[in-house]
Amino acid sequence: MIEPNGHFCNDCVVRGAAVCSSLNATELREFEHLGRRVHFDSGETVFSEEDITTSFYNVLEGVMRLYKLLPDGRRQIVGFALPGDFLGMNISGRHNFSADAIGVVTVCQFAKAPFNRFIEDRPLLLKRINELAIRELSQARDHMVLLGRRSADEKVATFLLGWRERLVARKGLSDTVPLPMSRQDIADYLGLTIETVSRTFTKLERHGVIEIIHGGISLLDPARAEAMAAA
Amino acid sequence: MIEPNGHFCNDCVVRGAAVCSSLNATELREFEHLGRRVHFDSGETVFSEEDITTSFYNVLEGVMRLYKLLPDGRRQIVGFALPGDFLGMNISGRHNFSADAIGVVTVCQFAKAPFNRFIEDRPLLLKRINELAIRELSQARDHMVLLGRRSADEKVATFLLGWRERLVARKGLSDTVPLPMSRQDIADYLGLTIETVSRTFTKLERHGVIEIIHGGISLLDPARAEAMAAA
DNA sequence: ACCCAAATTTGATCTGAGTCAATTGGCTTT
DNA sequence: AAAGCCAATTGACTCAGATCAAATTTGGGT
Repeated sequence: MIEPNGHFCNDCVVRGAAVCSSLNATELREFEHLGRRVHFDSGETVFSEEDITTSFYNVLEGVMRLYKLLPDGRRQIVGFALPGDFLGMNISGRHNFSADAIGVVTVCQFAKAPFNRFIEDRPLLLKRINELAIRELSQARDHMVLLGRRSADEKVATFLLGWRERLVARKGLSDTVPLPMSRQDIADYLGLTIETVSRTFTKLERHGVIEIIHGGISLLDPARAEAMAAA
Repeated sequence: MIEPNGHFCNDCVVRGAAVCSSLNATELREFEHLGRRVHFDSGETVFSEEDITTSFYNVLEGVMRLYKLLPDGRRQIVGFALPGDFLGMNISGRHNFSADAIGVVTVCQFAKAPFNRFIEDRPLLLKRINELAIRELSQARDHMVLLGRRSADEKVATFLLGWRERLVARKGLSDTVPLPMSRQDIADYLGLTIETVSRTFTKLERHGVIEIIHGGISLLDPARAEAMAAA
């Protein structure tokens, strides 16, 4: 669902953190016309793997799950996108993962061709996009280590601390960690089953490391969580 | 070990495939002075995780393993680098993985500062670097699916086919697949143990899918390998 | 060609996480 | 407030892959 363009980049919640932080006031005014705000309801798919890429997306509000499916239905969540994240870049001309809204999401959508044309003579914007890609690549490698070499306990503890850490940048540090995604989402992100995630949460709670609360957890003993995560 | 600069980009084996493919003849002549060829013997470390980044590297010859270690010594290989691959980009100013030579390796080494200065006013080079990063990101996501959601049999079959595929681009299609890396390297790449990798190789051979030969395998039944990989 | 050290394979056993199967708990609808 | 529904939890059992322990093969150096 597209809303009429009654928005301005200057008021944008992610201005400064996002891809557009590399633009000056003049450029921003031109850039403004390229993007339009689009809302998605909980569970809606923003784009699917193998779809031809027609747009890029800048997340403004909400959380998205980014995932790949195997032919038999097994799912691997390759990341969660938060406000400021930029989605849709690829070489093949097709998306290489799918993206769903977890809860209500607002994105700034850019048609591919005009966006690419805009980049053409803005090396600073390209540089910014490159930085974001390199940062993501580093995160992807960290996640490979988690998937390939960590135990279930370590995976869950690492996830909770990492998720909290990501929220710090946007909402400030807090021991209350909202988890908008389902247990199944967490399992598919960590390469575990839903039962193992649930059992591990319960175990962490029994040991006084976390308290399971509605819609998230409360981190009671960050030090012990760190110890579990580090191995 | 550094050799005196008796080389020219125009003769370079990876010219065309590598990062420098985006440069014209004039630029290339200037670029030439930035890089120097460096050789590494088998097993030598080119750079280590957490080292401050002082150089970027363009692989010219040989194979490298790129890996991360956990404090207790567990290792995850995040990729193998082949000629044409560009290494060393990061945001933090420190390498986020280590890189060793597997067999003899030649790289084209660029000091970070002059390279970054050279990029500054060459948006096409930046664009090329960005493309490489985005391609790697896509590969990283594919590998996450493998690590998180595939069985040992699928992992090994997928690895053999994927490795063969990468060699196609450089050496042409062949059913003889050289495997310069050790079984331990393969295990650490696939999130398995060396024993499981070895058993799976043996199993594939027993089923007539591959033949284990000196320094690699021969792919006897690509179709069946594909079937195993796809699940 | 021979020796030693390392890499690989093979075998036996164990276990962490998966699978299968109920419950339980929270929300929404009526 | 009862019923229905889906997500999450819990329990019992299984199994794929890990671990532990030998062989066996390979390769490099003399």
